[in-house]
Amino acid sequence: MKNKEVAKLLNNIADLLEIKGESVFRVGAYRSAARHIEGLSEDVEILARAGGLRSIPGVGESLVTKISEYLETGRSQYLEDLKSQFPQGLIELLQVPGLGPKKTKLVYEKLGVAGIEDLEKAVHERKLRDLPGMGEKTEQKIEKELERWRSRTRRYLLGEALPLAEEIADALRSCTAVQRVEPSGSIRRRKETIGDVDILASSDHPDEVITCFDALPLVKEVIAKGSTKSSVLTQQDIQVDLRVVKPESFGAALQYFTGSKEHNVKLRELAQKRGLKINEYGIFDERTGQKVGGESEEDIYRIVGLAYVPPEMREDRGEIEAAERWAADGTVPELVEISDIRGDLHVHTNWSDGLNTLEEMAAAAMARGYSYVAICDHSKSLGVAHGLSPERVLEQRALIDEANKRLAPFRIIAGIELDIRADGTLDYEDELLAQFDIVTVSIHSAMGQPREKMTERILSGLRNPYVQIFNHPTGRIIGRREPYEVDLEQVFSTAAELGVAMEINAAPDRLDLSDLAARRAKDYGIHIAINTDAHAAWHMDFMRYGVATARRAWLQKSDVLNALPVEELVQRLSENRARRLAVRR
DNA sequence: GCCGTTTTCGGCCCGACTGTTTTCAGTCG
Repeated sequence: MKNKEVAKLLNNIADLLEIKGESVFRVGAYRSAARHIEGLSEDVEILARAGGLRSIPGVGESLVTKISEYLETGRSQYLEDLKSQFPQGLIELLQVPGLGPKKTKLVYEKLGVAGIEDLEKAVHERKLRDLPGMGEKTEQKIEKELERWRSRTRRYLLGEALPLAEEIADALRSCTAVQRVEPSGSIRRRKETIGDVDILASSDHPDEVITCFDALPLVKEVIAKGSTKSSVLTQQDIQVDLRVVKPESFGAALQYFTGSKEHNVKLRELAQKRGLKINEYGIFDERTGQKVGGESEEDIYRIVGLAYVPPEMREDRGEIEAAERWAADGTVPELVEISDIRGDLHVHTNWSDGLNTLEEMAAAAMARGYSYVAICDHSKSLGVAHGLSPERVLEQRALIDEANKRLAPFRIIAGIELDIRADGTLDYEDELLAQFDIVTVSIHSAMGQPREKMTERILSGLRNPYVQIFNHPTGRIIGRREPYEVDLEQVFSTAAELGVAMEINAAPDRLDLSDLAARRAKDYGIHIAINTDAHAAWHMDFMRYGVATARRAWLQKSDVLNALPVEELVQRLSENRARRLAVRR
């Protein structure tokens, strides 16, 4: 899958064209195509072979040629030519806040600044302030940004940023001038990583809200403040932006500040076609200039003629077009919600590398309103995690049976997280696997295998008739470990055929499958299990991040395996097993 | 560079803020 690579190619071209001073629309065309290709659920290479590049929105004749050239030869003459005109470091300079294409070009041409280090030197020597259009303030701002740029390369996990945003929102609600507060931006869309935290508030006295915000104990430093907005750094150096609007504009502002930018652009274009104008203050009739809505977010979508689009879908991945159809035929799909989840199908206990006992994990599941939990400890080959020998796992099984007698109607499902070994064989014999209510499989070793070997390894694991769920299918750890090389399309198509479910692992640093991959899995008709992989009771709270990812993948309740009531779940699992065993005989 | 129930040419989302200017360009979200 070279989608990311192609997107990067186009973005690189866009960066250089920008510095070159090309039309913003031409630059925008490259970026728009890049975004669409990155968001594509199918493989761009396969699409290219089928002659279907033209069908990608934003890709016209010229880009088809450039993309095809890149896919065939691994390079682009056009990009090479551009690169030869400018030093590589200029692209890096664009990343510094406050430095756009124009200023980057300026410092390059006037001062020979060709990268971050040159820029630091020029700032240090106070050379920037004498350039046309720049001054002392600009130089100081860049100096400060450079310092921050050095330390701030990482994005934060949703699992870190969302609790922080909620804490701040709660704190602001106790400020008397505040009417409403909502986290907005990418947090509200539940993106897997977050650059900075955006909070929206409504009030008739914005200045009081700003004062209240700047005085919060978790604020370390106020970076910028105006009459309706303020940016601060928290003690952990996360940037938080607060924006305060009038109550009558709250809905429009919430829509606007939730984004994504691409979603909003598309929404506004559509509005414009219908004689309407949307901004953060409301929605207006373009002819009369009269405001026709804006107090609630629902207003905006309804007046433009769309069904309401949940924040998690707002990524310009076809949701606007879909919302148009939904509004027309009244069939708005309801995305899965946390309240739909009936149990967690992947948790650990202290029998392997978990912290809590079996009973404690069951109690934690009950406390969350679940009617079942599947205990899936590690199998024997995962030595580092005290993987269970066949004898021990049978011992645990007996204990589970006993506990179930006491806990009914709550149900502990006896499961296992079984390693698919490097050669594609499974860690237990079939006779043992037959003892489990649910068998889930994972890759925990030899993650560097080449793509074909890894794919074949996974497929052979999935083909075992006892296997029901494939855990964290790509093995990524956000920010730390890339997904292993695997042909997901083949995995999905085999899984669909066999009736094996895929996991969305809800651990905030995994979220694996990702939103895009899960949406692709749904296209194949695959069931998704949203599991926390809890190694401690409190980890079961990660479920919300898994559900968020599922919603970003457009999943509905009916797509989610653990939204089933316990009887239906157990029946489905045993029917699937029986069917597959029958085929094998 | 893309795109089209107003267009195959002439558009392309919208507003705020900052710093530099003296009416605006650049940047950002």
